[in-house]
Amino acid sequence: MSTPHRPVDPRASFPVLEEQVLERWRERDIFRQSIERRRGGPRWGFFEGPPTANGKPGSHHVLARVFKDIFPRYRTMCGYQVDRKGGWDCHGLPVELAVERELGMQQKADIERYGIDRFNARCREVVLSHIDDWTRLTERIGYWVDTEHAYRTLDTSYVESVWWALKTIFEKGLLFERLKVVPYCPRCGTALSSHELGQPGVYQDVVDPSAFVILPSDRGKLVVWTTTPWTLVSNAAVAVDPELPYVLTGDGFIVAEALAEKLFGEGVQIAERFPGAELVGLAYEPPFDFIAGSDYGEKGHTVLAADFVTAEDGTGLVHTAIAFGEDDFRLGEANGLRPINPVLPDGTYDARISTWAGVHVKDADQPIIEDLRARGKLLKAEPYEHSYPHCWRCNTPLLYYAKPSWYIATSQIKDRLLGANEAVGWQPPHVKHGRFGNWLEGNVDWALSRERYWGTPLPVWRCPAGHLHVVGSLAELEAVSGVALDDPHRPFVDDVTFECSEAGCSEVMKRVPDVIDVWFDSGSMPFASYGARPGDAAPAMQEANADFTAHFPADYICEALDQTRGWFYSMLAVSTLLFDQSSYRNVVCLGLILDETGQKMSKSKGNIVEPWDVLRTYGADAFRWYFFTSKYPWDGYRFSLDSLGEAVRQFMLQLWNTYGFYVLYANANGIERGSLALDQVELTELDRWALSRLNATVEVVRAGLDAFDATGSGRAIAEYVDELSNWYVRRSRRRFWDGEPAAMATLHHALVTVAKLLAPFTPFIADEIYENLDGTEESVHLCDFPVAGERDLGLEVAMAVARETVRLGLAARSQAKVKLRQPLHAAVVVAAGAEREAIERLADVVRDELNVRELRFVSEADELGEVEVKPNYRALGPRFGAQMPTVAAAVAGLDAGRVAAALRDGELVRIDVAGTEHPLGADDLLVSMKPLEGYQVEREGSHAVALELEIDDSLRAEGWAREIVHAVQAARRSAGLDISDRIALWLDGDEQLLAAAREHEGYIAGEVLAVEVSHGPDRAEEAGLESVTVDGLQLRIGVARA
RNA sequence: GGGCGAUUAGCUCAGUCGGUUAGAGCGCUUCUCUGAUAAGGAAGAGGUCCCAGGUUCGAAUCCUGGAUCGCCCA
Repeated sequence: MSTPHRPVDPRASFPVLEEQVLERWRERDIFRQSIERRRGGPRWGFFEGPPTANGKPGSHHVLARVFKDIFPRYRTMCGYQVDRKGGWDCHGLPVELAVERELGMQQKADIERYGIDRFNARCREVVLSHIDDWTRLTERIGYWVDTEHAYRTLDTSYVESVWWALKTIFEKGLLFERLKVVPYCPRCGTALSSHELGQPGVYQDVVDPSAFVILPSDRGKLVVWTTTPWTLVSNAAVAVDPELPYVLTGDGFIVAEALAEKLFGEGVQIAERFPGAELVGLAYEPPFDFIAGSDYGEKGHTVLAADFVTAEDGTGLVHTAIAFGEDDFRLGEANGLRPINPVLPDGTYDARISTWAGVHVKDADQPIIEDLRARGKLLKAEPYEHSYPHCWRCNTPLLYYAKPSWYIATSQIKDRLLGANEAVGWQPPHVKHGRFGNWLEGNVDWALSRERYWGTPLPVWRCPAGHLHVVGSLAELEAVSGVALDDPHRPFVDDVTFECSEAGCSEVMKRVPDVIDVWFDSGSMPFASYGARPGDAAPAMQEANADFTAHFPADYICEALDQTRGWFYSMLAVSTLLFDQSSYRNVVCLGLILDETGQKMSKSKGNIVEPWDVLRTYGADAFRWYFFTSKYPWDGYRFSLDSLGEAVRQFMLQLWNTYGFYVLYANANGIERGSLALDQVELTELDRWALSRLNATVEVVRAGLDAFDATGSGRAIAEYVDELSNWYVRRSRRRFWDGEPAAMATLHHALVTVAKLLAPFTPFIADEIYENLDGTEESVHLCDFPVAGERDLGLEVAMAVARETVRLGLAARSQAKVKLRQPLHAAVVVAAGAEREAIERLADVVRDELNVRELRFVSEADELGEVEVKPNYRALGPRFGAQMPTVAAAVAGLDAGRVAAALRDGELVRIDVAGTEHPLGADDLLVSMKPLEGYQVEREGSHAVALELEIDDSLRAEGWAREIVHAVQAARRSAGLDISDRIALWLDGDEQLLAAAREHEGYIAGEVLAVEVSHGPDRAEEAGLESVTVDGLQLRIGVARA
């Protein structure tokens, strides 16, 4: 392909450009092609964690989506087939809550009155409407994922796969029903999920009556403390910490030792002291006798050992009511105590609590306290302020309350979960055995069921005799019931009943009305996204099952850190339950996005950064680049539009200008796309350096992306672009003016390679650059990822030394206040051995940069000034240990000049430490230098550059000539001339300046493209006129297009 | 209350195996360079490396305790 390059607008708008690139991708169908091209290559798997399509996407979603994008793009360019199926999480409470609000519903019963069918239809509508927003954003940020064939958790095939999974788990004996303590709203008649507890305003600081209750026993009077006196009527046991010391007071009370003084005052008498273990098994007299101890079980109304007891507040003895607390319930379970719940669903006591039957439990707190006081069972009662949850709908205080719930016995496969996790690579690594590993260690059974409407229905049917039938597909349901359903959701599925098939039972089986936890939905995506039911050999299932097999497990998933207990867990758990392995091999955890002051972004604070604002202002590449390179993503971000602008200025504009520079001179010199080949030009040292550094960059970028480190890779690219722009191009300008092939070919190759390296990071600008510079493929995203070529390490090191020399030289100039345009005779460089060779090799570059005629070398710093000698702690520390201070003192006492000379000659220096002589070699001492009079010296460590500051007439004239060139260039620019316009130049003014101009006329004319130079007052009126001062001397300049 | 992470210049962040003078970018001041640049270069100002102990010849770095912030859980 051989066509001119499109001119590059240095002020191009990236957002506008990106829209054009997007259009090109659409026209050429690049995303699909990028995958098709790699068909047959090794697979590299990615699973999309489905976002909840509830509400519009925010900046944190952009973060997750660009990280989901970058590694699949990279792997694709490396030759892998990376299928990327999008997905949407459609079910769940957040959707229901939004619809409830929209419809103005006050309580759960309103939904049933409204009709579950209409309610669920509305939920479906709401979810589907948000998916459009998500799809638009997904495309705009350049996240390549197949949204056309995206899976949706509400689809029938998806639900059926989930049913298959539950049936399989049931058949393994791991699905069961039991009581669970849940926060329950007695007014709404429903349990609340943890999500509902997270709603704003749920936790409120309230004052409740707390009671210290006396429970007599053979050992003494146990004192228990509770903040929920209404639960005392169903006291079943008392919990103690067996390790904790307890005391029996002189008055016969038993409490934790640590709390005795707080409860009874400083003068309390201690009669006996013993560990909690001695109390375990002790029977006591319960506060009320509505329910007999034996009703709870053998250990009813006895003291039990527990791990949740503390001596922080209360008494160290904890009142336990099995049905009314999570800890209580677990303790009861461990000790074989039955949860007896004397509270009706409406929040009142049942007939068993004869005294208060029909009274709402919260209204019973005070009467119960009074009753205890009257019977002498109350030590004291006092108000207690604490944070307590309330129903988000009706503001009723919630009760913790045992209700039947369906579980998956994940605790039985805990070891398998831990084993599966061992095989997973975590980024950042500490999550694996930290947050996630600890969470697995403490695994409890998965509470699966929800008493809700918009979700995957629990496929469990039960007959009055308690027989169960778990249905694994709609076909199976039809087979047993004769009912063919299209939509597996409630309420349709609720109406399906069938006869129990259990031998001797012919009762009617009805569905358990619950739906399931949405996390089980999304955790099932590895197979459900294809509608697969692995192991189901039905011919209709073959394709879906093959799809599943081909894509399982994923090599990579990525979500925010809050998914450790969410999707990361449900993916691991579902997959381990069904297939005994993790469904992902690598996972990247992203941190949170905070605003610029470090506050969490929230709508109520108004500190949200809207993704579309960012995209309109800076574009998607800038957004992506910021996320990839500003920080390691798991540390979280302090995000603002300003911080993003910095990323644009620093990196993207620099790249864009370098690219624009190339195109400018390629076009000016008639160099067309595809006409340059590196192997047909004669490369200079600088060219070979640029290419070697490029190869080094390719190595770093590949290694980083292989290890899921986008940050290090991106920063390496930025560093290279900076070197390319601020060193390679700057040093090579003249070669570009002439369109020198080697320079053009080198920069071309470097830019095209950078475009390929950048393709996964900033896919838009990368494609734009590639398209205009090369365009062999229809898009950079169809190219192979660069492979590192050979490096010239010697040259890379040499250049680093040369650049350091230049840096020191420029600093010396700046210190001496000698302008760079003023040439100097010589720079004296301190360097020896390899360093000196390196600088000599690149002497032209150094001379030119420092504007000196000559480069001289001295091999040791002492030739330029006094030296200092310091101990090298790194070498001497291990050798001398505690004697180091003495060593340092001995070194300080040495004659630095002689030491330097001796070391240079390879001799050893001897020091005396505590009467023993020790030889020190060159590695043991650091020789540095002090500045010398007469030269302007800049030094750093053993390295130094000195400038000869004397300026003679010849140097001065040359300096003036350069000043004149500078002034003429400014005049050209202000006259609006094009960089390639030839001019007629006219000069007048101070005779000394004119003399210098005449002396260097050839140089000046060449630099400013003058075809004609004249002096004197003749042509004053015809040209663009400028008047300037050079070294206090007057000069007038006229330029005109020749 | 428990677990995990963070804390370095005004701001955003680096800081390798513990090595004695802790860096960069942005912003500020001064100078400079410019035939691509909104860029680049030089100098200057700017630090209780969160605090306190400990280990060590030597600690931003390792250990312990604490503070603050964030996340997750209870």
